[in-house]
Amino acid sequence: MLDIKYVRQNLAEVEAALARRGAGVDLHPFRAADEERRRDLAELEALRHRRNRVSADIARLKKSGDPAETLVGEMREVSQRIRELEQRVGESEERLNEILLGLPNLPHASVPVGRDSSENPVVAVWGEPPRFDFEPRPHWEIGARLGILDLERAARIAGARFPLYFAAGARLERALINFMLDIHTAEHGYREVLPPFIVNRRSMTATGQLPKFAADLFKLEGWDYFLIPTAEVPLTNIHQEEILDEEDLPVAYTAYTPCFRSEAGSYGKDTRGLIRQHQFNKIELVRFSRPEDSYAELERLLAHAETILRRLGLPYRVVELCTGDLGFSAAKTFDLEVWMPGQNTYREISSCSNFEDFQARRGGIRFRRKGRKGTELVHTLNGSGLAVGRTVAALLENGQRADGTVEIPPALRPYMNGAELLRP
RNA sequence: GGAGGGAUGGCUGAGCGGUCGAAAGCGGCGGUCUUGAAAACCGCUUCCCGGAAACGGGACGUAGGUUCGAAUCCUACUCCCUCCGCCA
Repeated sequence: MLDIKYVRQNLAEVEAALARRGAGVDLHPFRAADEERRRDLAELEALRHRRNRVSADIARLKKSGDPAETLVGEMREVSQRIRELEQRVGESEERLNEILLGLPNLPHASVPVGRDSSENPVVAVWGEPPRFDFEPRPHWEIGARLGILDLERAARIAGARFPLYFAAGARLERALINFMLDIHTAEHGYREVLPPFIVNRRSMTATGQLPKFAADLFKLEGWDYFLIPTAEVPLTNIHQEEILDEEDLPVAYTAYTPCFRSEAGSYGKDTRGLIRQHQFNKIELVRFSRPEDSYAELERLLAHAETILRRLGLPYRVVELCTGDLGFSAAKTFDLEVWMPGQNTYREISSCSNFEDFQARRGGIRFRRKGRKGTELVHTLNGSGLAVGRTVAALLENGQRADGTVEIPPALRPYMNGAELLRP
Protein backbone atom coordinates (compact mmCIF):
# COMPACT_ATOMS: atom_id res chain seq x y z
CA MET A 1 0.00 0.00 0.00
CA LEU A 2 1.18 3.49 -0.78
CA ASP A 3 1.50 6.10 1.94
CA ILE A 4 -1.79 8.01 1.98
CA LYS A 5 0.03 11.24 2.87
CA TYR A 6 2.37 10.85 -0.06
CA VAL A 7 -0.49 10.17 -2.45
CA ARG A 8 -2.44 13.17 -1.15
CA GLN A 9 0.52 15.50 -1.60
CA ASN A 10 1.79 14.09 -4.91
CA LEU A 11 -1.35 13.18 -6.77
CA ALA A 12 -0.02 13.99 -10.24
CA GLU A 13 3.33 12.27 -9.67
CA VAL A 14 1.62 9.13 -8.43
CA GLU A 15 -0.67 9.04 -11.44
CA ALA A 16 2.35 9.51 -13.72
CA ALA A 17 4.36 6.79 -12.00
CA LEU A 18 1.49 4.35 -12.23
CA ALA A 19 0.98 5.26 -15.86
CA ARG A 20 4.59 4.20 -16.51
CA ARG A 21 3.57 0.77 -15.26
CA GLY A 22 0.74 0.75 -17.75
CA ALA A 23 -1.82 1.10 -14.99
CA GLY A 24 -3.95 4.04 -15.99
CA VAL A 25 -5.35 5.20 -12.67
CA ASP A 26 -7.68 8.10 -12.05
CA LEU A 27 -7.16 9.39 -8.53
CA HIS A 28 -10.14 11.75 -8.45
CA PRO A 29 -12.25 9.34 -6.37
CA PHE A 30 -9.35 9.14 -3.95
CA ARG A 31 -9.17 12.87 -3.64
CA ALA A 32 -12.92 13.20 -3.13
CA ALA A 33 -13.04 10.56 -0.40
CA ASP A 34 -9.93 11.96 1.25
CA GLU A 35 -11.27 15.51 1.40
CA GLU A 36 -14.63 14.38 2.67
CA ARG A 37 -13.03 12.33 5.38
CA ARG A 38 -10.80 15.16 6.53
CA ARG A 39 -13.70 17.59 6.63
CA ASP A 40 -15.87 15.25 8.70
CA LEU A 41 -12.96 14.31 10.89
CA ALA A 42 -12.30 17.93 11.86
CA GLU A 43 -15.88 18.35 13.03
CA LEU A 44 -15.86 14.95 14.70
CA GLU A 45 -12.74 15.67 16.71
CA ALA A 46 -14.04 19.06 17.82
CA LEU A 47 -17.26 17.49 19.09
CA ARG A 48 -15.40 14.72 20.84
CA HIS A 49 -13.22 17.32 22.52
CA ARG A 50 -16.33 19.04 23.80
CA ARG A 51 -17.83 15.81 25.01
CA ASN A 52 -14.67 14.89 26.86
CA ARG A 53 -14.63 18.21 28.70
CA VAL A 54 -18.31 18.25 29.56
CA SER A 55 -18.23 14.64 30.71
CA ALA A 56 -15.53 15.62 33.16
CA ASP A 57 -17.77 18.49 34.35
CA ILE A 58 -20.67 16.10 34.82
CA ALA A 59 -18.49 13.79 36.85
CA ARG A 60 -17.49 16.67 39.07
CA LEU A 61 -21.10 17.86 39.55
CA LYS A 62 -22.27 14.36 40.42
CA LYS A 63 -19.50 13.95 42.92
CA SER A 64 -20.47 17.12 44.73
CA GLY A 65 -24.16 16.22 44.50
CA ASP A 66 -25.14 19.08 42.19
CA PRO A 67 -27.71 18.63 39.43
CA ALA A 68 -26.33 17.91 35.94
CA GLU A 69 -29.50 17.27 33.92
CA THR A 70 -29.01 20.26 31.61
CA LEU A 71 -25.54 19.19 30.58
CA VAL A 72 -26.54 15.56 30.23
CA GLY A 73 -29.41 16.50 27.93
CA GLU A 74 -27.13 18.65 25.86
CA MET A 75 -24.57 15.89 25.54
CA ARG A 76 -27.24 13.46 24.43
CA GLU A 77 -27.56 15.49 21.23
CA VAL A 78 -23.82 15.93 20.81
CA SER A 79 -23.33 12.19 21.11
CA GLN A 80 -25.97 11.62 18.47
CA ARG A 81 -24.09 13.89 16.06
CA ILE A 82 -20.82 12.17 16.93
CA ARG A 83 -22.34 8.82 16.02
CA GLU A 84 -23.44 10.20 12.64
CA LEU A 85 -20.00 11.59 11.89
CA GLU A 86 -18.29 8.41 12.97
CA GLN A 87 -20.45 6.54 10.53
CA ARG A 88 -19.55 8.92 7.69
CA VAL A 89 -15.84 8.95 8.47
CA GLY A 90 -15.89 5.16 8.64
CA GLU A 91 -17.46 5.00 5.19
CA SER A 92 -14.92 7.43 3.73
CA GLU A 93 -12.10 5.39 5.22
CA GLU A 94 -13.48 2.21 3.75
CA ARG A 95 -13.59 3.84 0.32
CA LEU A 96 -10.05 5.17 0.69
CA ASN A 97 -8.74 1.86 1.87
CA GLU A 98 -10.34 0.06 -1.03
CA ILE A 99 -8.70 2.48 -3.47
CA LEU A 100 -5.29 2.30 -1.80
CA LEU A 101 -5.31 -1.51 -1.58
CA GLY A 102 -5.89 -1.58 -5.33
CA LEU A 103 -2.96 0.69 -6.24
CA PRO A 104 0.29 -1.04 -7.22
CA ASN A 105 3.65 0.03 -5.85
CA LEU A 106 5.55 2.90 -7.42
CA PRO A 107 8.52 1.77 -9.50
CA HIS A 108 11.92 2.82 -8.16
CA ALA A 109 13.47 5.71 -10.10
CA SER A 110 16.11 3.38 -11.54
CA VAL A 111 13.59 1.02 -13.15
CA PRO A 112 13.72 1.25 -16.96
CA VAL A 113 10.53 2.43 -18.57
CA GLY A 114 8.97 -0.12 -20.87
CA ARG A 115 5.68 -1.65 -21.90
CA ASP A 116 6.19 -5.39 -21.32
CA SER A 117 8.71 -8.18 -20.91
CA SER A 118 10.11 -7.61 -24.40
CA GLU A 119 11.61 -4.39 -23.09
CA ASN A 120 13.39 -5.86 -20.06
CA PRO A 121 17.11 -5.14 -20.39
CA VAL A 122 19.54 -8.03 -19.91
CA VAL A 123 21.99 -6.90 -17.27
CA ALA A 124 24.27 -9.97 -17.02
CA VAL A 125 24.90 -13.32 -18.67
CA TRP A 126 26.64 -16.27 -16.98
CA GLY A 127 27.84 -19.54 -18.51
CA GLU A 128 27.89 -20.95 -21.99
CA PRO A 129 24.82 -22.72 -23.38
CA PRO A 130 25.94 -26.34 -23.96
CA ARG A 131 26.46 -27.52 -27.54
CA PHE A 132 24.94 -30.80 -28.63
CA ASP A 133 25.77 -32.96 -31.64
CA PHE A 134 22.17 -34.09 -31.66
CA GLU A 135 18.81 -32.37 -31.47
CA PRO A 136 18.29 -31.55 -27.74
CA ARG A 137 14.98 -32.75 -26.39
CA PRO A 138 12.55 -30.89 -24.12
CA HIS A 139 12.63 -32.00 -20.49
CA TRP A 140 9.23 -33.70 -20.57
CA GLU A 141 10.49 -36.11 -23.21
CA ILE A 142 13.72 -36.75 -21.32
CA GLY A 143 11.83 -37.28 -18.08
CA ALA A 144 9.32 -39.63 -19.68
CA ARG A 145 12.09 -41.71 -21.35
CA LEU A 146 13.89 -41.99 -18.03
CA GLY A 147 10.68 -43.10 -16.37
CA ILE A 148 10.99 -40.43 -13.70
CA LEU A 149 8.29 -38.00 -14.83
CA ASP A 150 4.72 -39.02 -15.67
CA LEU A 151 2.52 -36.04 -16.42
CA GLU A 152 -0.14 -38.18 -18.11
CA ARG A 153 -0.82 -40.13 -14.96
CA ALA A 154 -0.63 -36.92 -12.94
CA ALA A 155 -3.52 -35.67 -15.05
CA ARG A 156 -5.51 -38.77 -14.15
CA ILE A 157 -4.90 -38.24 -10.44
CA ALA A 158 -5.47 -34.49 -10.34
CA GLY A 159 -5.61 -32.86 -13.75
CA ALA A 160 -3.43 -31.01 -16.21
CA ARG A 161 -0.50 -29.11 -14.74
CA PHE A 162 0.25 -31.32 -11.79
CA PRO A 163 3.56 -33.09 -11.22
CA LEU A 164 4.17 -36.80 -10.70
CA TYR A 165 7.74 -37.93 -10.19
CA PHE A 166 9.04 -41.44 -9.71
CA ALA A 167 12.27 -42.89 -8.38
CA ALA A 168 15.28 -40.77 -9.37
CA GLY A 169 12.92 -37.96 -10.37
CA ALA A 170 11.37 -37.77 -6.93
CA ARG A 171 14.83 -38.13 -5.48
CA LEU A 172 16.16 -35.34 -7.67
CA GLU A 173 13.44 -32.96 -6.51
CA ARG A 174 14.20 -33.82 -2.89
CA ALA A 175 17.94 -33.53 -3.49
CA LEU A 176 17.55 -30.04 -4.92
CA ILE A 177 15.43 -28.92 -1.98
CA ASN A 178 18.10 -30.04 0.47
CA PHE A 179 20.94 -28.72 -1.67
CA MET A 180 19.42 -25.25 -1.88
CA LEU A 181 18.38 -25.06 1.78
CA ASP A 182 21.84 -26.20 2.89
CA ILE A 183 23.56 -23.46 0.92
CA HIS A 184 21.21 -20.71 2.03
CA THR A 185 21.34 -21.67 5.69
CA ALA A 186 25.01 -22.65 6.01
CA GLU A 187 26.60 -20.17 3.61
CA HIS A 188 24.17 -17.27 3.25
CA GLY A 189 22.98 -16.96 6.83
CA TYR A 190 19.27 -17.61 6.36
CA ARG A 191 17.17 -19.07 9.15
CA GLU A 192 15.25 -22.08 7.91
CA VAL A 193 11.47 -22.03 8.31
CA LEU A 194 8.77 -24.60 7.67
CA PRO A 195 5.62 -22.46 7.50
CA PRO A 196 1.91 -23.17 6.98
CA PHE A 197 1.00 -23.90 3.37
CA ILE A 198 -2.44 -22.40 3.93
CA VAL A 199 -2.91 -18.80 5.04
CA ASN A 200 -5.73 -16.45 5.92
CA ARG A 201 -7.05 -13.41 4.09
CA ARG A 202 -5.13 -10.96 6.24
CA SER A 203 -1.79 -12.46 5.24
CA MET A 204 -2.68 -12.58 1.55
CA THR A 205 -3.68 -8.92 1.72
CA ALA A 206 -0.47 -7.88 3.44
CA THR A 207 1.77 -9.27 0.71
CA GLY A 208 -0.49 -7.99 -2.07
CA GLN A 209 -2.12 -11.11 -3.55
CA LEU A 210 -5.46 -9.81 -2.29
CA PRO A 211 -7.77 -8.12 -2.91
CA LYS A 212 -6.89 -7.79 -6.59
CA PHE A 213 -5.61 -11.22 -7.58
CA ALA A 214 -8.05 -13.62 -5.95
CA ALA A 215 -8.51 -15.34 -9.30
CA ASP A 216 -4.90 -16.55 -9.24
CA LEU A 217 -5.35 -18.32 -5.92
CA PHE A 218 -6.83 -21.62 -4.78
CA LYS A 219 -9.33 -20.94 -1.99
CA LEU A 220 -10.61 -23.60 0.39
CA GLU A 221 -14.33 -24.07 0.04
CA GLY A 222 -16.21 -23.08 3.17
CA TRP A 223 -13.12 -21.50 4.77
CA ASP A 224 -11.54 -18.09 4.47
CA TYR A 225 -8.26 -19.86 3.76
CA PHE A 226 -6.03 -19.92 0.70
CA LEU A 227 -3.29 -22.23 -0.56
CA ILE A 228 -0.05 -20.27 -0.71
CA PRO A 229 1.11 -19.32 -4.22
CA THR A 230 4.61 -18.75 -2.79
CA ALA A 231 6.33 -18.96 0.59
CA GLU A 232 6.70 -15.19 0.37
CA VAL A 233 3.24 -14.99 1.96
CA PRO A 234 3.79 -16.98 5.17
CA LEU A 235 7.41 -15.81 5.55
CA THR A 236 6.70 -12.11 5.17
CA ASN A 237 3.76 -12.40 7.55
CA ILE A 238 5.88 -13.94 10.30
CA HIS A 239 6.38 -10.40 11.60
CA GLN A 240 2.95 -9.03 10.79
CA GLU A 241 1.99 -6.27 13.29
CA GLU A 242 5.35 -6.51 15.05
CA ILE A 243 7.94 -3.89 15.96
CA LEU A 244 11.42 -5.27 15.34
CA ASP A 245 14.65 -4.05 16.93
CA GLU A 246 17.04 -2.27 14.61
CA GLU A 247 19.94 -4.48 15.68
CA ASP A 248 18.03 -7.57 14.58
CA LEU A 249 17.94 -6.29 10.98
CA PRO A 250 18.42 -7.61 8.43
CA VAL A 251 16.27 -10.63 9.21
CA ALA A 252 16.63 -13.42 6.64
CA TYR A 253 14.38 -16.46 6.26
CA THR A 254 14.42 -19.32 3.81
CA ALA A 255 11.82 -22.02 3.38
CA TYR A 256 10.90 -24.90 1.19
CA THR A 257 7.20 -25.00 0.37
CA PRO A 258 4.98 -26.28 -2.35
CA CYS A 259 3.28 -23.44 -4.23
CA PHE A 260 -0.24 -23.51 -5.62
CA ARG A 261 -1.41 -21.30 -8.45
CA SER A 262 -4.64 -21.39 -10.40
CA GLU A 263 -2.83 -20.08 -13.49
CA ALA A 264 -6.12 -18.51 -14.55
CA GLY A 265 -5.71 -16.78 -17.87
CA SER A 266 -2.64 -18.77 -18.89
CA TYR A 267 -4.55 -21.33 -20.95
CA GLY A 268 -2.45 -22.49 -23.86
CA LYS A 269 0.81 -21.17 -22.41
CA ASP A 270 3.48 -23.70 -21.46
CA THR A 271 0.99 -26.51 -21.53
CA ARG A 272 3.72 -29.15 -21.63
CA GLY A 273 6.27 -30.01 -19.03
CA LEU A 274 7.19 -28.54 -15.67
CA ILE A 275 7.31 -24.87 -16.51
CA ARG A 276 3.80 -23.84 -15.55
CA GLN A 277 2.13 -26.06 -12.96
CA HIS A 278 -0.73 -25.69 -10.49
CA GLN A 279 1.57 -27.17 -7.85
CA PHE A 280 5.34 -26.83 -7.72
CA ASN A 281 8.10 -26.74 -5.14
CA LYS A 282 10.11 -23.66 -4.42
CA ILE A 283 12.82 -22.49 -2.06
CA GLU A 284 12.07 -18.93 -1.07
CA LEU A 285 14.32 -16.23 0.38
CA VAL A 286 12.79 -13.38 2.37
CA ARG A 287 14.60 -10.44 3.94
CA PHE A 288 13.52 -7.59 6.20
CA SER A 289 15.82 -4.58 6.23
CA ARG A 290 16.26 -0.95 7.15
CA PRO A 291 15.05 1.34 4.36
CA GLU A 292 18.52 2.67 3.64
CA ASP A 293 19.87 -0.87 3.17
CA SER A 294 17.20 -2.41 1.01
CA TYR A 295 18.83 -1.93 -2.40
CA ALA A 296 22.12 -3.38 -1.19
CA GLU A 297 20.03 -6.18 0.27
CA LEU A 298 18.44 -6.75 -3.12
CA GLU A 299 21.89 -7.23 -4.67
CA ARG A 300 22.75 -9.68 -1.91
CA LEU A 301 19.53 -11.63 -2.37
CA LEU A 302 20.09 -11.83 -6.09
CA ALA A 303 23.64 -13.11 -5.57
CA HIS A 304 22.31 -15.81 -3.21
CA ALA A 305 19.90 -17.07 -5.87
CA GLU A 306 22.63 -16.91 -8.54
CA THR A 307 24.90 -19.05 -6.37
CA ILE A 308 22.56 -22.01 -6.78
CA LEU A 309 22.60 -21.78 -10.58
CA ARG A 310 26.39 -21.45 -10.64
CA ARG A 311 26.97 -24.44 -8.37
CA LEU A 312 24.73 -26.48 -10.63
CA GLY A 313 26.57 -25.20 -13.69
CA LEU A 314 23.39 -23.95 -15.29
CA PRO A 315 23.82 -21.08 -17.80
CA TYR A 316 21.61 -18.13 -17.02
CA ARG A 317 21.12 -14.45 -17.50
CA VAL A 318 19.86 -11.65 -15.30
CA VAL A 319 17.17 -9.35 -16.61
CA GLU A 320 15.80 -6.25 -14.99
CA LEU A 321 12.04 -5.89 -15.19
CA CYS A 322 10.89 -2.70 -16.88
CA THR A 323 8.04 -0.63 -15.45
CA GLY A 324 5.41 -2.39 -17.54
CA ASP A 325 6.46 -5.89 -16.42
CA LEU A 326 6.85 -5.18 -12.71
CA GLY A 327 4.66 -7.15 -10.31
CA PHE A 328 1.93 -5.40 -8.32
CA SER A 329 3.83 -5.05 -5.03
CA ALA A 330 7.39 -4.62 -6.31
CA ALA A 331 9.39 -1.40 -6.58
CA LYS A 332 12.20 -3.14 -8.42
CA THR A 333 12.75 -6.68 -9.67
CA PHE A 334 15.52 -8.75 -11.22
CA ASP A 335 14.62 -12.05 -12.84
CA LEU A 336 17.05 -14.92 -13.27
CA GLU A 337 16.45 -16.81 -16.48
CA VAL A 338 17.98 -20.23 -16.98
CA TRP A 339 18.98 -21.60 -20.38
CA MET A 340 16.63 -24.31 -21.67
CA PRO A 341 18.26 -26.09 -24.63
CA GLY A 342 15.16 -28.14 -25.41
CA GLN A 343 13.26 -24.95 -26.00
CA ASN A 344 16.20 -22.94 -27.23
CA THR A 345 15.42 -20.06 -24.90
CA TYR A 346 15.95 -18.60 -21.43
CA ARG A 347 13.14 -19.20 -18.92
CA GLU A 348 12.47 -17.47 -15.62
CA ILE A 349 13.64 -19.53 -12.66
CA SER A 350 13.86 -16.86 -9.98
CA SER A 351 12.41 -13.43 -9.34
CA CYS A 352 14.08 -11.16 -6.78
CA SER A 353 12.27 -8.03 -5.67
CA ASN A 354 12.44 -5.11 -3.31
CA PHE A 355 8.99 -4.13 -2.11
CA GLU A 356 10.29 -1.22 -0.06
CA ASP A 357 7.61 -0.39 2.54
CA PHE A 358 4.66 -1.45 0.38
CA GLN A 359 4.07 -4.80 2.08
CA ALA A 360 5.30 -3.57 5.46
CA ARG A 361 2.59 -0.90 5.50
CA ARG A 362 -0.13 -3.41 4.63
CA GLY A 363 1.16 -5.87 7.21
CA GLY A 364 2.15 -3.42 9.95
CA ILE A 365 5.80 -4.54 9.99
CA ARG A 366 7.91 -1.88 11.71
CA PHE A 367 11.17 -1.43 13.54
CA ARG A 368 12.52 0.89 16.20
CA ARG A 369 15.85 2.63 15.76
CA LYS A 370 18.29 2.29 18.60
CA GLY A 371 17.97 5.16 21.04
CA ARG A 372 15.22 6.88 19.07
CA LYS A 373 11.55 7.36 19.69
CA GLY A 374 8.85 6.17 17.34
CA THR A 375 8.77 3.47 14.75
CA GLU A 376 9.44 3.13 11.03
CA LEU A 377 8.28 0.66 8.43
CA VAL A 378 10.84 -1.95 7.41
CA HIS A 379 11.56 -2.77 3.80
CA THR A 380 10.73 -6.30 2.67
CA LEU A 381 12.41 -8.29 -0.09
CA ASN A 382 12.04 -11.74 -1.48
CA GLY A 383 13.30 -13.98 -4.22
CA SER A 384 13.16 -17.57 -5.37
CA GLY A 385 16.23 -19.50 -4.53
CA LEU A 386 15.12 -21.37 -6.72
CA ALA A 387 11.94 -22.78 -8.26
CA VAL A 388 12.64 -26.50 -7.93
CA GLY A 389 10.53 -27.93 -10.76
CA ARG A 390 12.06 -25.54 -13.25
CA THR A 391 15.50 -26.42 -11.93
CA VAL A 392 14.78 -30.09 -12.63
CA ALA A 393 13.68 -29.13 -16.13
CA ALA A 394 16.88 -27.14 -16.68
CA LEU A 395 19.09 -29.94 -15.33
CA LEU A 396 17.44 -32.51 -17.60
CA GLU A 397 17.75 -30.32 -20.68
CA ASN A 398 21.27 -29.06 -20.07
CA GLY A 399 22.65 -32.39 -18.87
CA GLN A 400 21.13 -34.61 -21.56
CA ARG A 401 23.29 -36.87 -23.71
CA ALA A 402 22.72 -38.61 -27.00
CA ASP A 403 22.08 -41.99 -25.35
CA GLY A 404 19.18 -40.62 -23.29
CA THR A 405 21.09 -40.42 -20.02
CA VAL A 406 21.48 -37.17 -18.09
CA GLU A 407 24.58 -36.00 -16.30
CA ILE A 408 24.09 -34.91 -12.69
CA PRO A 409 26.17 -31.83 -11.75
CA PRO A 410 29.02 -32.71 -9.34
CA ALA A 411 27.69 -30.40 -6.63
CA LEU A 412 24.43 -32.33 -6.49
CA ARG A 413 25.89 -35.85 -6.50
CA PRO A 414 26.30 -36.08 -2.71
CA TYR A 415 22.54 -35.54 -2.50
CA MET A 416 21.94 -38.31 -5.09
CA ASN A 417 23.84 -41.13 -3.39
CA GLY A 418 26.87 -40.23 -5.43
CA ALA A 419 25.19 -41.02 -8.75
CA GLU A 420 26.76 -39.30 -11.78
CA LEU A 421 24.10 -40.13 -14.31
CA LEU A 422 20.36 -40.51 -14.57
CA ARG A 423 19.69 -43.60 -16.74
CA PRO A 424 16.55 -45.26 -17.97
C1' G B 1 -16.74 -32.55 19.27
C1' G B 2 -17.76 -31.35 24.99
C1' A B 3 -16.50 -28.22 29.58
C1' G B 4 -13.98 -24.13 31.59
C1' G B 5 -10.41 -19.80 31.58
C1' G B 6 -8.24 -15.75 29.04
C1' A B 7 -6.90 -11.54 25.27
C1' U B 8 -4.31 -4.54 28.38
C1' G B 9 2.14 -0.82 26.37
C1' G B 10 8.65 -3.80 23.29
C1' C B 11 7.81 -8.04 27.24
C1' U B 12 5.38 -9.82 32.08
C1' G B 13 1.21 -8.09 34.53
C1' A B 14 -2.59 -4.80 37.87
C1' G B 15 -6.88 -2.23 36.77
C1' C B 16 -14.74 -0.11 42.13
C1' G B 17 -18.55 3.00 34.65
C1' G B 18 -16.13 9.23 35.64
C1' U B 19 -8.10 13.11 35.90
C1' C B 20 -6.81 5.35 33.47
C1' G B 21 -3.19 5.90 28.40
C1' A B 22 -3.62 2.95 32.27
C1' A B 23 -0.08 0.46 38.80
C1' A B 24 4.20 -2.50 39.33
C1' G B 25 8.22 -5.22 37.35
C1' C B 26 11.44 -6.33 33.13
C1' G B 27 13.74 -4.35 28.93
C1' G B 28 15.53 0.25 26.48
C1' C B 29 17.58 5.41 26.73
C1' G B 30 20.02 9.36 29.65
C1' G B 31 22.49 10.63 34.24
C1' U B 32 25.11 10.09 39.33
C1' C B 33 28.97 7.02 41.31
C1' U B 34 33.56 4.32 38.98
C1' U B 35 40.20 4.31 35.92
C1' G B 36 36.48 1.36 33.05
C1' A B 37 32.46 -1.96 33.64
C1' A B 38 28.93 -4.18 36.89
C1' A B 39 25.88 -3.16 41.08
C1' A B 40 23.18 0.69 43.42
C1' C B 41 20.52 5.19 42.96
C1' C B 42 17.83 9.27 39.97
C1' G B 43 15.13 10.65 35.56
C1' C B 44 12.83 9.45 30.81
C1' U B 45 10.37 5.61 27.89
C1' U B 46 2.93 2.69 24.51
C1' C B 47 1.29 3.27 19.57
C1' C B 48 -1.52 5.89 15.60
C1' C B 49 -3.70 10.55 13.29
C1' G B 50 -3.51 16.15 12.96
C1' G B 51 -0.02 20.16 14.35
C1' A B 52 6.36 23.84 13.75
C1' A B 53 4.99 23.63 18.76
C1' A B 54 1.55 24.19 22.52
C1' C B 55 -1.99 21.01 22.20
C1' G B 56 -6.27 18.14 20.26
C1' G B 57 -8.33 13.31 18.81
C1' G B 58 -8.14 7.95 18.77
C1' A B 59 -6.59 2.93 20.19
C1' C B 60 -6.97 -1.90 26.15
C1' G B 61 -8.36 -8.94 20.47
C1' U B 62 -12.41 -7.52 16.41
C1' A B 63 -17.38 -5.65 15.38
C1' G B 64 -21.73 -3.87 17.43
C1' G B 65 -24.80 -2.24 21.77
C1' U B 66 -26.10 0.29 26.68
C1' U B 67 -24.62 5.29 28.83
C1' C B 68 -23.86 12.30 29.34
C1' G B 69 -19.35 9.15 29.89
C1' A B 70 -16.79 2.18 28.68
C1' A B 71 -10.29 -1.11 29.46
C1' U B 72 -14.35 -1.75 33.08
C1' C B 73 -21.52 -3.59 31.66
C1' C B 74 -24.20 -6.47 27.37
C1' U B 75 -24.13 -9.30 22.44
C1' A B 76 -21.65 -11.66 18.44
C1' C B 77 -17.19 -13.10 16.28
C1' U B 78 -11.79 -14.29 16.18
C1' C B 79 -7.63 -16.13 18.50
C1' C B 80 -4.96 -18.37 22.71
C1' C B 81 -4.70 -21.63 27.14
C1' U B 82 -6.43 -25.90 30.41
C1' C B 83 -9.23 -30.49 30.94
C1' C B 84 -12.13 -34.57 28.48
C1' G B 85 -13.08 -37.23 23.84
C1' C B 86 -11.24 -38.46 18.93
C1' C B 87 -6.92 -38.64 15.97
C1' A B 88 -1.51 -38.67 12.14
